[in-house]
Amino acid sequence: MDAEREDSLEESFWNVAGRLRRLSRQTLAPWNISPSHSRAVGVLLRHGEMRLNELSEHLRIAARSTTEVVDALQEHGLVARRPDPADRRATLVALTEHGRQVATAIRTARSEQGRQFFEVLSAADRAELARILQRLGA
Amino acid sequence: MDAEREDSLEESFWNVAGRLRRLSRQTLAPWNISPSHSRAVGVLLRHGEMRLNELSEHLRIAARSTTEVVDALQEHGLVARRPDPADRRATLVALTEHGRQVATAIRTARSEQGRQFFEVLSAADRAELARILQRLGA
DNA sequence: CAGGTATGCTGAGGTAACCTCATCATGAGG
DNA sequence: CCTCATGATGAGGTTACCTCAGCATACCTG
Repeated sequence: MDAEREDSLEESFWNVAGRLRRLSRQTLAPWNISPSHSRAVGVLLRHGEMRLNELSEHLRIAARSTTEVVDALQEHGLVARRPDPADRRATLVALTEHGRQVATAIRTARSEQGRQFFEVLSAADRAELARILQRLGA
Repeated sequence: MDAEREDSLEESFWNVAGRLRRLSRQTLAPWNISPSHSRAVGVLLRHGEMRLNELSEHLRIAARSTTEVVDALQEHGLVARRPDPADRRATLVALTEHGRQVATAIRTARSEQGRQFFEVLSAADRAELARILQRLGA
């Protein structure tokens, strides 16, 4: 029932990652959207309309997989495709008005969720953690 | 091509998690074993023979899924099943001799990999990180 | 000790989130 | 033009999970 004893840094890290992942799942529940779809709308909210290709790079997934993600989001009315006027091979994706609202709400909820999760730390510890993670993420 | 700009703690955290995950994949490559299978042999190395049931709890997955993991490990000759003498419904799983060797080698490699990953930090920062992660993992 | 309930495993079948490879249209350079 | 590169997608596969049913065995209770 309980988790493994964690001793190494890496194990502690994955332990925290698991807690954070479960929390995120709960946060997303009200919108009935999967983590991977939420990542996609997040990118579109941040960067605006872009080619599928470009979206793949932001999400670090294969172009073919991006097609599927966009298909699903389109079915849910969150995004719309249109041909790229500058290149007739390419397709642009953008959030619909509904998609923009959902994406904004999710961003707010997730940011609040993150705030709460890290609230058990002192401000100093949060700063330390941010600094250390920056270093490890390079 | 590059990742998203990370600003919040949570985003930095996932960024590091991604790097660590990619590194782990490389570390496991020589044994041609999947992450989930490696977790299972890790548990068996640590705790020894146990019921499938118990293994499920350690891995935090459904019992049915454990059956599949054990099937695969058995096909690869890494584990063996035997009936539980104390309960004829239950089945015990244990590492084979080969499995024990592989599990040990993997543990060593992963520990070395973790050491290298966190080596960019000073000893003091590693201690800080360990302390903070403990706190977040509670 | 019969009768019902709980437990341990597994068959059947499903899902999410990825992947590669092949194909087709279009674009760009020599 | 002709070749090669690029953008999207169809077809089909993989990993790592899941639930639900069913069967055998164990345990409890009257």
